[in-house]
Amino acid sequence: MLTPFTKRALQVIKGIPEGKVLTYGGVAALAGNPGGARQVSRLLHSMSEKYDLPWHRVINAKGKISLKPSQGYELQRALLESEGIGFSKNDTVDLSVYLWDGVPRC
DNA sequence: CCACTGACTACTT
DNA sequence: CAAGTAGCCAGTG
Repeated sequence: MLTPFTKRALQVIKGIPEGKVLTYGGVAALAGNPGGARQVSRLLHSMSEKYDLPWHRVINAKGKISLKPSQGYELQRALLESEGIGFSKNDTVDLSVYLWDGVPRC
């Protein structure tokens, strides 16, 4: 049985629109557990396929991909770019532009 | 149930 | 700015 936090985190991640990204802490906070950023990483790592999560839309607080090359880094970056998300020359995503507030307009 | 692990974050040096 | 340390919580065995 998963905790309420986990289930909510799944919904949050699945609710991220294309062209937007969220940080681990952001997902955790929206799930009602600020500080549970690490759990989010576990969710993506262990349950992304089972729960059909857009794991590539979740990055670290610095707007960078936490994965290392040959670990999925290139894949995630390619997926993000295909959704219209641009990377800075530092290989970082512009969070001030692409960070999703978790508040769908309307 | 206990211990280990982890795609993190923030603070400190 | 880079590296190290501590705090954080939950899934898996």
